[in-house]
Amino acid sequence: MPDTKKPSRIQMRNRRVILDAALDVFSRHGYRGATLDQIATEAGLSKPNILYYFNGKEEIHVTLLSQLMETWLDPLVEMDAGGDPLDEILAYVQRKLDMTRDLPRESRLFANEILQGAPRMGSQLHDGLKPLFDEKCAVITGWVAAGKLAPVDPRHLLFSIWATTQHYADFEVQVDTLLGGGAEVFDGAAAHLETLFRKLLTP
Amino acid sequence: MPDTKKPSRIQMRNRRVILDAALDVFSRHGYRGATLDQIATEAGLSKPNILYYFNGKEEIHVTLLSQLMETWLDPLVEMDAGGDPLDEILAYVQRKLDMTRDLPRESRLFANEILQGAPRMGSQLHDGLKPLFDEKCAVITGWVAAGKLAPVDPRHLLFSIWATTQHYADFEVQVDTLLGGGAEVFDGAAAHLETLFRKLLTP
DNA sequence: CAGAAATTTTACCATTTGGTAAATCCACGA
DNA sequence: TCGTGGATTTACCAAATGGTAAAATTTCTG
Repeated sequence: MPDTKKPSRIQMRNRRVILDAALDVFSRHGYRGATLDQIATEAGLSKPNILYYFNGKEEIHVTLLSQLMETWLDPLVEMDAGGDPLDEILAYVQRKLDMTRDLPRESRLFANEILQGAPRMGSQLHDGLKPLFDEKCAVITGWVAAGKLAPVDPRHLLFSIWATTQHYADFEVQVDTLLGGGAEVFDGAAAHLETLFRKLLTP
Repeated sequence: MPDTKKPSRIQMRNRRVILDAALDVFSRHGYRGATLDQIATEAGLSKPNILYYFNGKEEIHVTLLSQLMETWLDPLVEMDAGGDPLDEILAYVQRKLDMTRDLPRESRLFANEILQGAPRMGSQLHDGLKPLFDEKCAVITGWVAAGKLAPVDPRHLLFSIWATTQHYADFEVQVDTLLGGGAEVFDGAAAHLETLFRKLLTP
């Protein structure tokens, strides 16, 4: 097990290479649809070599999901209870949309895992996401109570924000088929979502 | 091949049983994650028996996707260019949400397929969905031009409707974890989405 | 009921896949 | 430069999986 002490330079590099390849493969094919051979090929390493760095397919997947969780929650963590309510939420929508554009593989990895019932992630949802979710819901409820936002169910509001932003990564193929592809998709999406949530929340 | 002439009663029954079991398994585990043995067990038949009714795993999957396409487009087809714009769109949102509640397996089957890049569905997106999408976008554009709706990009509007409604099936595990489960989820969702899109679209 | 046709089971098979053991290679500090 | 521990490859394996052939059984029809 190379992870008992401090990792060498070569270990750092190969672990990163493997995780990057695995992210590609897992996000495209889901956990069971991904194979170690695919990951190995994409990483430019042999399969046994990969198993020298990770104890098995599942450990690679779990490692990716753990790392993802931090990145994923970050934009919501940054939502500041002391800021201007409408600005804070609209900025959050933009951060989330930026993440969808810049990290579509991560979005699809997450979507895949949730779709299959979160078999390797249930605890992280409960222990990592739920407390943050409850905290931010309370913040939004406070904003509504103070008359700074139009009345809204904060839980369904957050669901709507997640759904509308992640849609552009998770359903990318459909979006591209219907719009004809192109990078300007996200400009249109940004404008649309800003309007959508501004109109909903303006008191 | 039992599908050359008119199917017998026993064929009708078994094909239905198999497709129902396959929908369960494919929607939970994705195409590659599903196994014929699982489908066979769930259907109460033997694996070779299943292959007597379908020529292979892929044929079962494709059959499900084809059947799904009709069901899936139906709510949008019903949107009437001659009706009241706001009513028509809000009614469409409700129909879509009802479908998400009543057919969550179908929603997840579709999501799985799109997530993986629609490898067995690309043509149906292009030939089935796109024409309808373009047609309804034109209708909405007409409504906006006539001043019946607030200015909106019809394409992103439809994306938002799809994303927010299907979210409750595709991310069911997450929604249940965060809300504590319960059937009243959809009541809250219905109220929230009605408000969301009403505020967006009211001129 | 007899025989044909449809249906189901039994017994397989080839390939893929996650994983392992052991031999080999290689970088690097003494 | 030489030896040692980390890194990599080669050669496997057992289980799972999609699929098939053919025998056995059930169902339908005259």
